Amino acid sequence: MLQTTYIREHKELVIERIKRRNFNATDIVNQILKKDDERKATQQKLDALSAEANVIAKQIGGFFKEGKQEEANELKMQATKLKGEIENQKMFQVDEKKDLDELLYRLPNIPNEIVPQGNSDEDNEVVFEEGGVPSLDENAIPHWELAKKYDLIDFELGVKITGAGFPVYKGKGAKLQRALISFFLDKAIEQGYEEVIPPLMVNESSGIGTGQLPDKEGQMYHMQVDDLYMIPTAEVPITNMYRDVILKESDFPIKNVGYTPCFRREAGSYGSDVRGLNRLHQFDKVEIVQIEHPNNSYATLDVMVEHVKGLLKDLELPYRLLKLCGGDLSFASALTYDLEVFSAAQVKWLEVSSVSNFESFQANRLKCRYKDENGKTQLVHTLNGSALALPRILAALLENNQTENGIKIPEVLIPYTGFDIIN
RNA sequence: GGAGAUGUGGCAGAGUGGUCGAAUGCGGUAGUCUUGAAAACUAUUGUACCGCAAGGUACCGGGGGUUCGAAUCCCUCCAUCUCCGCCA
Repeated sequence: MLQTTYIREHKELVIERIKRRNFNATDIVNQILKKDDERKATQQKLDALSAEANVIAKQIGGFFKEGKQEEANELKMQATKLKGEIENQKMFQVDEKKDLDELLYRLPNIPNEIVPQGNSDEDNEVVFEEGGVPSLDENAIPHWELAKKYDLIDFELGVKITGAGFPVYKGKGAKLQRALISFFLDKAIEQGYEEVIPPLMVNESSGIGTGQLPDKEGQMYHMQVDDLYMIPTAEVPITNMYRDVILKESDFPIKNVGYTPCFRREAGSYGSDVRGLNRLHQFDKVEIVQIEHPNNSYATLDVMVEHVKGLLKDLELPYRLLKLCGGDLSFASALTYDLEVFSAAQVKWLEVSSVSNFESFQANRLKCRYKDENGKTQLVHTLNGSALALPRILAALLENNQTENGIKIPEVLIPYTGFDIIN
């Protein structure tokens, strides 16, 4: 969420910039400022009353020591009266804080100045494209058929065990999956990321910390008995490692990489988008996360994008890089680049990575700060990106590399798979 | 799952109803001294909110309660440790 003081000081900019999301923030911003004024007034009243009560309480203590019962009792009556008022103000304060938070939760992040105006994914800007689109022969088939043909993934078996969207990877399919995970992790570690294996379930505070709660509750699997949520992405547990932490400037940059399965309910998804590996309830992903000094976060974003580009190049997949327009930008992001690979048999681009700078939007909720050179605490910038999401990579690999003799494994993966063809 | 113990500032560790945001030690920072360093000495050293400021308010695992007043008493949740049980 945005900081109230920032909104107050840059009201027009906030409203103007958020318009790029096709979101009119005028109302919310005004309500926020009004509610914050109320909150401040209450705070002042409460502080004054508390100060008074503290003085009286001390006086009573003094009187008791001196044995002046009567004076003490008289003051006690005053104090009791004050106490009532304090309770009232406290209740106001709690309500106002809650109202204010609810308003702040509804206000999306301010897009970076280079984010283009736009309504949907059709308005995203292609900034880079590499690798020729392969032309497959007319017998080429989509990955869900390839998976069946070579017995790599069993979707029906997953349905039996759990339900739709929980595939079973088998044999060379499983090995290939594991090879990709190891390859992605190794490449990130080469770049100085520290590997972590985080919990796959998180508590409510973590969900709030990275912004999945309270809004996107319906997208996560919720274990009600223990009040825990299955992670929709490793971003949640990894970023929350830095919740309520005050860093030193010398700690920057913090770089973590983690492989985890991800669990998403995907309520409301339908149609051909969900076919095969295109959209799953459980899928594997290697995630990179960086905590940066605000001055460096955009340079770091570029480095992260380059890292992901490198992975796709290594895998010899045709890809393109998109700068998301305001309408397609996620709620918490200030700037997001998507990477898509071309799936030759489906003849469409598949999103395989999303790399974002959240600036201080997440940090504000997380309370992740650092001490600047003046010893003042400031919010950090958080960034993350998929490097990479497995299923669609697998889909593209299977489809693009199919030949009469089988599916060719890219050079870089052979040391990990131990085979160079699936047939 | 059962029984018991514990939870205080970066760390260690006092504090069992009032003058405690909290002794003391270590650590950190700045300075004095020194050719330099160490030692010693001096000062400083949590977070958030309100306020132009002076200053005020809140926070002693989380939440709630008792009281004029809570780190201290009560309830509850969480975590850690010890013992027992179960178990990959």
